[in-house]
Amino acid sequence: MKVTIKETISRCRTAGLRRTKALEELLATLLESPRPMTLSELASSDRLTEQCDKATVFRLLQRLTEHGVIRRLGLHERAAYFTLILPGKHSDYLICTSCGSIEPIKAPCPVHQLEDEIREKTGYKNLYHELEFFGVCPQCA
Amino acid sequence: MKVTIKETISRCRTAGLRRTKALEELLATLLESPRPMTLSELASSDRLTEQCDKATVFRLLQRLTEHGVIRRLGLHERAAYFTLILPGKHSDYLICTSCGSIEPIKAPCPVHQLEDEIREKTGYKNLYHELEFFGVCPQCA
DNA sequence: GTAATTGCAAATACTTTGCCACGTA
DNA sequence: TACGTGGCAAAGTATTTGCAATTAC
Repeated sequence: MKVTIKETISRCRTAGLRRTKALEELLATLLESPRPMTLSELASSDRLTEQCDKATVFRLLQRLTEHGVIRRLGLHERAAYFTLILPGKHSDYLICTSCGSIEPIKAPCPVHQLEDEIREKTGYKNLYHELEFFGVCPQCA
Repeated sequence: MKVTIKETISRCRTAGLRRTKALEELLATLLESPRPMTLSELASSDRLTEQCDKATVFRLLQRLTEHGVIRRLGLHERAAYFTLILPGKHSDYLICTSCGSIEPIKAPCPVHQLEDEIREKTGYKNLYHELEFFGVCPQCA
């Protein structure tokens, strides 16, 4: 069953957000998108470009993220991280969304098999993955 | 067995890079770091802050990434992505590092069990994960 | 009516580039 | 010597905030 705009808006209302045109169009855009979108993409999308300012989209995204309606992928500390590639070694990370601490995960990575399948099925070259777990660490909680 | 600075430098030499003080200090810093570091962290780290300019660190990171000595995590298109959280649905992504295309992966996510283990063992709250596969898509290759 | 939301403009933050000097091979 | 590399300064791109005006409830 497909998630409707109506349902999604009502989740927002429950969270205490006001029902504005900008909110509706933003949610509709994200619902229709098969993939995650950036702030810029959203702000310049058909539905939103005429509708509202980029700052508004930014603040909406911010609020929706806080209320757990949407999720921000990839960049959590606004800067890219670099790590040495150690031959034969691979690390996944556990990151605290509150204090920003990052620690490598010791457990064996469960993704390699899927990675092999993807390599075969899609024909992508130089395939690798990133796996990050996010949550609030005991100190912050 | 621990990876040494010597080995790492020699990987760089093989890749055609020159052995400079800045390169050595950058590699040493990354080798000593238990976790990935940002450009700013690196540029202002003990070993590098006196050693060289931020632009130099940037260009070193760029070269090392091109030559496969280090990897850039998280932000690949320099902007954060947003996606709706659909209850009961979770998606992992396959991203082309060349053209930037993003597509959801249909296969079942192999990470949930590990996620449960981490939740129990570490006591992190609101745990979730992001899994992304990066590679060069057939069109770009 | 009141507090949340918005637009516009300006401020930050982080990244990236130009240009010339310098150092490694 | 030649070309990769470095420093400094400036430009580029994305995010974030201040404040007054507006709008949902």
